[in-house]
Amino acid sequence: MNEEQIHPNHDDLDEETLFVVSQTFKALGDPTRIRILYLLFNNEYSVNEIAKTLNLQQSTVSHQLRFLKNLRLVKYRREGTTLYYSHDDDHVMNTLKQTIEHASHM
Amino acid sequence: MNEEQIHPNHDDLDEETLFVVSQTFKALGDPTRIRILYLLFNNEYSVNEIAKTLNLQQSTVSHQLRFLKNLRLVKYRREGTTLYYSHDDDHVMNTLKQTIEHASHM
DNA sequence: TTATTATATGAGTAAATAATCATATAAGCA
DNA sequence: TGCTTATATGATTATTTACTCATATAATAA
Repeated sequence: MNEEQIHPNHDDLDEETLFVVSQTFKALGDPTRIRILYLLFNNEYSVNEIAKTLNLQQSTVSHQLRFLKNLRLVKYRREGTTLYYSHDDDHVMNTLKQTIEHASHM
Repeated sequence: MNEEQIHPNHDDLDEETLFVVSQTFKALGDPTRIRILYLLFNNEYSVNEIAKTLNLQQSTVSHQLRFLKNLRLVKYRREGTTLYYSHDDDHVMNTLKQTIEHASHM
């Protein structure tokens, strides 16, 4: 047990929490990723469906999905050659939803 | 009245909302800004107090406070030559608090 | 097997970002 | 007025980021 755990410093955050929190918000800090996650609110979509719907290149979508996948914000299931992506973090999706609603009526 | 307003596209967000939401999350996506906002949860602090407490340069803190001020996430009051900064957006502070709590017990 | 379709990935690039240094501004006091 | 303290700001730099293009991989069907 280290100092930090015995006498938690309430003025500052521990490094790990800081990293996780900043990574999470970084994921939500990009318009393209927001649009992708927003699309995945209710349904699952293939990479190509996302690209067509949002008018993005397949490559762009794939790169961003990998980013979101690494943070476990999305998951996918395979059907033949098609991968259907869906959201995988309720807390983050709720945070996004609330902030969108808050921003919408301003 | 344009197309968008007559037939809102529920698959995508309007540009303004997208901008506000992404800017908000961008603000929370940097460790230094998170630490500053975390410090301002309960108290107001001067620029120098923030710098000393978080072990940052005065200039760094001042730059980040300007960033947060532009987004109206913080405000300040003057006392002589000293500026006391405090948080100014309850919704964002709540979002930050919830995500920190969520990340802490993981 | 070869062709086709869907997706992933690596390299390259332009733009955005965060920190630092040096300096400017602004308020208060002697 | 000049001096001190607190803060802001502009320029520079190193790093990160998001996209694009070209190509690789993977699954399926003919």
